[in-house]
Amino acid sequence: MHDPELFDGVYEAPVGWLGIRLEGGKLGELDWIERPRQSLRQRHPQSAIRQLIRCLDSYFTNASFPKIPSLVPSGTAFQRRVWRALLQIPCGSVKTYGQLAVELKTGSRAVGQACRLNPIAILIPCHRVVAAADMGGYMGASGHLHIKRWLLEHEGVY
DNA sequence: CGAGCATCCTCAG
DNA sequence: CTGAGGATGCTCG
Repeated sequence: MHDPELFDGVYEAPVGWLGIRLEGGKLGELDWIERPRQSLRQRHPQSAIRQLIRCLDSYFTNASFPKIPSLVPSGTAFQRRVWRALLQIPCGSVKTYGQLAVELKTGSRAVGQACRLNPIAILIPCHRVVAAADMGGYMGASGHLHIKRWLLEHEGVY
């Protein structure tokens, strides 16, 4: 986990807290963090943060996004290709690492690696990628799988 | 190069 | 059913 002081905001979700980091007025990072170390509400949050909060509110109540805010392009060309494919997975459905590997003409472990490096949780729905036999991993190994399970159940998978 | 990964498949027991 | 082991593509040092 990164230095919490660098977050521009914190969002309280039903399953945990999301650290928000902006870059140049756009969303650069959205990561699960252990606990909030800043006030959840800022006096005059930037418009990017307000838009993001609306978006997350909608997701956690309706399980749907109104629209995805603009993101800062980061990662290698390959990683962006994987992340772009993740954005195509509709709410409520999942794909396996292997399926994506075939579509992108690469290997399943490479897909998993790109998922692990996803800088923007929820909005780039890496939680909709599961393994062929089980649910796969989340945030590194398997310590935070309850979050992935919660998100998938919230979206009606299973 | 070589090692490390959020995998997958096959093949023994 | 379970576990071991090889194949696999990408990234970082």
